[in-house]
Amino acid sequence: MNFEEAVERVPFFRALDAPDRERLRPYVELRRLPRSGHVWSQGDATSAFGFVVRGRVKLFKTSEAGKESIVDLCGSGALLCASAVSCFAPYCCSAGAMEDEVEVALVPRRDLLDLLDRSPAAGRAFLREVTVRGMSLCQRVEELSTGQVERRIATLLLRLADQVGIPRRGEGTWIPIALSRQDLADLCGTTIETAIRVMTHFRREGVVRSAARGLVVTDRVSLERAARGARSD
Amino acid sequence: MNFEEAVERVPFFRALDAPDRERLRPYVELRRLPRSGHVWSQGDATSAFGFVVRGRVKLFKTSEAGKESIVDLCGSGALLCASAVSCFAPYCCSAGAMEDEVEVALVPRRDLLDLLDRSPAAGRAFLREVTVRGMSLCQRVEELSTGQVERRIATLLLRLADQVGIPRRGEGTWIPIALSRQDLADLCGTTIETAIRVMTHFRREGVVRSAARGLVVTDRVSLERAARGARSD
DNA sequence: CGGCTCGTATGATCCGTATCATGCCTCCCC
DNA sequence: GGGGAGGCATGATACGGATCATACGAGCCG
Repeated sequence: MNFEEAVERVPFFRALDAPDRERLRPYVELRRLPRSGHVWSQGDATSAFGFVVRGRVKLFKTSEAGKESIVDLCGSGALLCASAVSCFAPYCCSAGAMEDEVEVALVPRRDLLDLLDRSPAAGRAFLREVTVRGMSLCQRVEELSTGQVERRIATLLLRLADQVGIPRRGEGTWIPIALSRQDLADLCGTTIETAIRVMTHFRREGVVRSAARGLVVTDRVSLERAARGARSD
Repeated sequence: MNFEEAVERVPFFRALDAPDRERLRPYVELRRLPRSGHVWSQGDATSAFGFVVRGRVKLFKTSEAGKESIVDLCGSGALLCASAVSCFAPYCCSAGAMEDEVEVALVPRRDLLDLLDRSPAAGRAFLREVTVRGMSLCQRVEELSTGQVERRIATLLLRLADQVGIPRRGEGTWIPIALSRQDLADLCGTTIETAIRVMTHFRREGVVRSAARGLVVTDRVSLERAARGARSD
């Protein structure tokens, strides 16, 4: 993976004009991570903005008791938790690779902020990335507020299907994210056992199916019903 | 309330240099709201950025079933839910006044974005506002993920005490936000009855006390214990 | 004034889910 | 090959919290 490929995959880089891009190039560090490798950890001092170039990264917080809460999932092109970097605050959450072959691009804070000062186009593009993240978080807050675990998981799966789902001829929508039951639990604020039970239930009802590198939503209507909180039987 | 007073109270306006401020002035609309008046509602088309000038505003989402989830609370100076405005998307949540005498400043999207294009200083200041909001949401996601209601409420009260608390000679920290039990429930993803029971419990233990326009945290140590999930007896 | 609404409060009951325990499978490595 | 780690699965049990019902005080208004 080189800088040119990163530009193709990261909307913010693409939005820069050629001179800006060339000015930024020498400062961009591309880093490859193994599964569950950390881009950074909660509490680290911030020094660089991160963009996902390839693969999927989870942003998560770990409580004192060791419980992990996944704040959000970031796919290729996404800006990672820029808030803390912009504010010169320590990282408010950890960022970890959810699969092998993950690559991220790191841009030192100073160099990126300088660019934003010089280029209004870059400013617009960056603002766009930050605010997309903001809307996503707003959504997450609501998802987590709605009572029942089954509803929360159904809502989550629907959102993922809409955001990153890939239609599969005749059998539904493939969510190409390798989510373990533990990940689902951490995303929905529940325990692994409950997440397993809900997924087992969904599987038996023919609503979702495990697949290589992810899940397939096979019965979207039932999933929507579950997300509204209706009994499925 | 006039534009000068708004400048004093809104950090973003303060961060502008005099010429920028004067250019913006004709476009800023100041609006006064009664208690539970809406700045805008979820789903409305976005046209303006909003800043809280005085009082407190809640950002909330309402589900189809009518359940309200409070996404965040915004005090004076705060930028309201700019993500949707920046993205030209409909408002992702409603914004409503939590008390009487609330005032907000509205700046049409076009005029503010033009300013950001022209002025790097304005860009930096705006980015700061947006990202502060982002960190707050990140925090909220974690708060909502941690099991027990008592913990969630304790964590919330601690955060509010830290963010907006005012020390009171010898009797603790005053949180000057008129939070009804229903608000607490909506903030923590629970029901009003449970919120009442938890608050009753805290009151009996001498941990918090209702006060005029808000709450007083009288035993911070116990509250911290509850936030860690420890039994209080 | 009586009637209304709204916020707070409390009890009874039932269901959902956390918790603990156990088992199976696959993959990996000594 | 045996042993260990990690992911998935399922059962039993106890408890937290949702739900429904009721009540009381304060403020408002025709």
